Amino acid sequence: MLLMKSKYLAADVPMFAGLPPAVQAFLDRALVWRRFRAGDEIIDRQSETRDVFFVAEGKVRVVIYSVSGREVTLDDIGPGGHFGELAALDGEPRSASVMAVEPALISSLGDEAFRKVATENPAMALSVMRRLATVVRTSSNRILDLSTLGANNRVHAEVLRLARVAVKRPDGSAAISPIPVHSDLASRVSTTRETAARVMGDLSRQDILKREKSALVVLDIAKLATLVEDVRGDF
Amino acid sequence: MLLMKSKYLAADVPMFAGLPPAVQAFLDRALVWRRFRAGDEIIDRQSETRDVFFVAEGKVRVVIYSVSGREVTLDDIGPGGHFGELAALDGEPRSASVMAVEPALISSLGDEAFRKVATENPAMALSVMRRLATVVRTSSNRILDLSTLGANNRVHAEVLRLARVAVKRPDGSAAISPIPVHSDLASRVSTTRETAARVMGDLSRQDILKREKSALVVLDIAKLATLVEDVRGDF
DNA sequence: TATTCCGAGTGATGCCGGTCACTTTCGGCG
DNA sequence: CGCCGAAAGTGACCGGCATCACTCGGAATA
Repeated sequence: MLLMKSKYLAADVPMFAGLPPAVQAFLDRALVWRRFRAGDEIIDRQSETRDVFFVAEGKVRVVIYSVSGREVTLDDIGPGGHFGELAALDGEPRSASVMAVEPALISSLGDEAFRKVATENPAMALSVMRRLATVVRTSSNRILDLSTLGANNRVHAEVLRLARVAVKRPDGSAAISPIPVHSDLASRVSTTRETAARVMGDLSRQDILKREKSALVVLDIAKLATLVEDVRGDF
Repeated sequence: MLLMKSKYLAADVPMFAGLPPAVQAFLDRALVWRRFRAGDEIIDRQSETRDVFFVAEGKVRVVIYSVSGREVTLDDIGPGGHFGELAALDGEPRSASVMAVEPALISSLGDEAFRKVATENPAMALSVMRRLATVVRTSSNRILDLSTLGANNRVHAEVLRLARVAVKRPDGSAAISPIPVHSDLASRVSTTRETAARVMGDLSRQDILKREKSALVVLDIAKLATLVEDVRGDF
């Protein structure tokens, strides 16, 4: 949570990297850098702030809580990503809360400065739009999953997603590391910890999955894929 | 489906209205105007087109189909709205299908032209971003609903949403017109026609709702709101 | 006016998965 | 090395709601 001005610069933020020097200089004056510890809250839902945040190091999580206590994870954002644009763009209250899940170094920018920079620099405008576009795509897919898949198939789908981006081993299996905590998994596909655990157990018993010391190994990605596609059906 | 060039101009599209004359002239050359009949498909999911569409008249519906036959409605777009930006921005395939639900007059723009206009004109950039921002907000809310509410509460929530934008009558009730078809309602909140019908029946029996000749009248908006909030709990 | 369709309304059935309530395992840490 | 809290694993229960299978009304069409 300590301030460390003028140690980090706008050029360190990927999204700003290609901007004209004059704009970067402007940003260097406007950006505020902060460190957060794991667990710290960065944005509180319903708060009236409008700043935009850029993740330089670490990882943050976007969540919505329902008062019934349920926690719905919307997204995880790592280095190079940004969040908080919605409120800055439309002036509405925050739509979700954001917390650091790892120690994080983050810079923030006031909404006016953000709108100015984002609309007056074509390259920047395009990356903001692209980012929003992928968020929309992700959300639509999730809505589709929630609408058409049962809870355990959603867990299948999520493990499959993790496997696809994980490091592949020579034998074709994928090592997911660190091992995702069941309750996080559950929150990401809107089900319960128990259901996630049961599904993972089933997958082990079918030799699709193996839990190792510090990695979750998907032994048979193809078979896992069929489990999902048999129900989803399409494409 | 008839072409009628040079009858409609860029200035007729709200999003282009404030642009410099030179840009509008450019757009007048680039825009292609078309009419669609109700039921016509405008974008097919998975197709490789990248154009952006602007609705001048009529209404279109954004849907995703699962091969199990289930139809998930993502959004309805009316005059002044646009769609198809995702593919134009990120070059990925279409994420959803779009069809006209009313006879519609629509102009389309190639992806390159769109990116050029949208990034080089600050006002345009801002409205594209704003539009994307509201789509993200809507999607997040829907994910939250799907994750925390039961099927009948989702129907309650949807009727409430409709009531809030409907014309209010002197006695405080809201007249929703035209009467939404149950299966459309169901598709918008990801449930079945039968469930929607049962919930609507219950609401009538509780005197919260009344079906008139050509409007659905919500007699007690407050009571309906409590039905939703009792479960959603929050704020 | 008879015919056809599409939307609405409803009962019966079955099962998925959320909830509760434990036990077991694991990874630090004093 | 044993303690403790967090995560994982599992069984039992049962309620919500999707599914199936009809009937009914009303509006358009022949």
